[in-house]
Amino acid sequence: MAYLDRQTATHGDGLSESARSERAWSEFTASNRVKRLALTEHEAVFFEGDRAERLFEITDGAVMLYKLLPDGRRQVVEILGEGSLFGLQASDLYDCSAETLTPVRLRAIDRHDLEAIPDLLGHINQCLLGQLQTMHDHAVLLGRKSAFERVTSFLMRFVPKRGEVGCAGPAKDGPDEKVVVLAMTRQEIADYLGLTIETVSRVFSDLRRRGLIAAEKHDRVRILDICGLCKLTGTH
Amino acid sequence: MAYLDRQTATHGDGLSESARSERAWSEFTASNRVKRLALTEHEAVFFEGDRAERLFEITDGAVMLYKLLPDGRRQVVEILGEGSLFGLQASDLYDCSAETLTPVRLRAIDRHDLEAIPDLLGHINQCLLGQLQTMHDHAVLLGRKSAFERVTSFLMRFVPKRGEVGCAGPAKDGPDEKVVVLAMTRQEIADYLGLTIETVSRVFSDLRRRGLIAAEKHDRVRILDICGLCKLTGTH
DNA sequence: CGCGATTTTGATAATGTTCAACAGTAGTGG
DNA sequence: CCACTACTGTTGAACATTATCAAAATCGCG
Repeated sequence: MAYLDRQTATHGDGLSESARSERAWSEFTASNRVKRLALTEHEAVFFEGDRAERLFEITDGAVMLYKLLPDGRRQVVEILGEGSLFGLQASDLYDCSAETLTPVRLRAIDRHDLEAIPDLLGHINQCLLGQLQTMHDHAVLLGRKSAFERVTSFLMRFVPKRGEVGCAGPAKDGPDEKVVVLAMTRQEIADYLGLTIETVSRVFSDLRRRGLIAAEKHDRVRILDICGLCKLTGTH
Repeated sequence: MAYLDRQTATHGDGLSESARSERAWSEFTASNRVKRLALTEHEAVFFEGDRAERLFEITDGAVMLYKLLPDGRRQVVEILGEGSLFGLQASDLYDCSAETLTPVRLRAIDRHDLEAIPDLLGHINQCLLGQLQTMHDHAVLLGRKSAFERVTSFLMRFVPKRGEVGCAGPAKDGPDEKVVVLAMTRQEIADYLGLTIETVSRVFSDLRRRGLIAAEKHDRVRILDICGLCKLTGTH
């Protein structure tokens, strides 16, 4: 199952993105200009400022992109799951660093080889549009949402088909639950949400006290009332 | 002169973007499937949720994209200048609203006509990459910067060639000045920076007291010490 | 000049941060 | 298996920054 169901589900126009991607990459894979690599969790893929010679597609797992300020403040700018592209730049240097969150399998391709395969362009476009739209939502979160809304919005990311435009609501029968694997430390979550670890921790505790979530492990949460959580995101 | 020099200057790989754009649009313009429109300031181009049937390129002027939360909170997610594209969506609805900041000239094209002109794809890609990179920087601003850093970063956006990687520094002779036209109300600036109008106003006043800027008009500022301002952005 | 709108300034309140202590968890080695 | 350690996460109290509310000042314009 994809790390971020929502992320990969957003773009859709008839043909599924993964199918489009496969078709686009196929001739490439054959030409063995595509390198495959496997990384464990919390491994760096590249650093901000490195020469951007390759771009990557996530075959499996999750990757975060982050930027650092000179005094050490960090902002995680994107969290990417299966099917997402990263490392493609407008300039010739990476504008942010990339690090795995989980064990990850990647396909890498030299940026110069890109021009040879115009087929990929459409797929890349679709990917970038999805990422841009996600960034818009994230800007709203960072610029206008409270700590509570940020954390609950973050949790709702992991619940596919809920909190979207035409949300079906909870199933009539049975509880409105889901177990969610965050695969991120408190520090990473805080840096993604523009908060401190303490604030993130406090919100989690509060949600637990209110009976909206239950802790399975530190990075594993059981959401007990998806609808209730959704109402706290500020989006609805 | 472009509204946002920085914005349009970022992407560059040999051929200038405006030249690439011209070439890409040329056959299109001829086919008169391109509609041109001119708008005055503070006119809506489209609203979030409208069917995304057309995309736009800014020939001249500036446009902002924003999103609203149901309780009325607003986040301006992008500010776009000459040469920028907007209105292209992954899904079939606009994910945010678009409004002009200045008088604007646009080229509009039906999204279905896009597929007919693969030439445009490369240009669109380059545009999207630039926008995504700008969003990364903006996420850092929203997630990790203080009110002071946000406002000073905002002002530095309008000073081309300064505050970049290889900043030349001030010219040896003469003052390190520049008059900047914001073309935005305090409310718009606040909504872009994730602050309130009062906080924005206070920071401006403080910068004035410190002798870093001088007010020409409300939306017109003379930066008196570009280097000094740059040091307050948190980026350097 | 005078009206309405925007901006600025001031006082107070709220939210989130910081700093510090404590608790839980996993990993290591006797 | 348990004690020890290091790390991550939690909780509390004081503090800082920014928001909120209210009022005054300024600007644009007829």
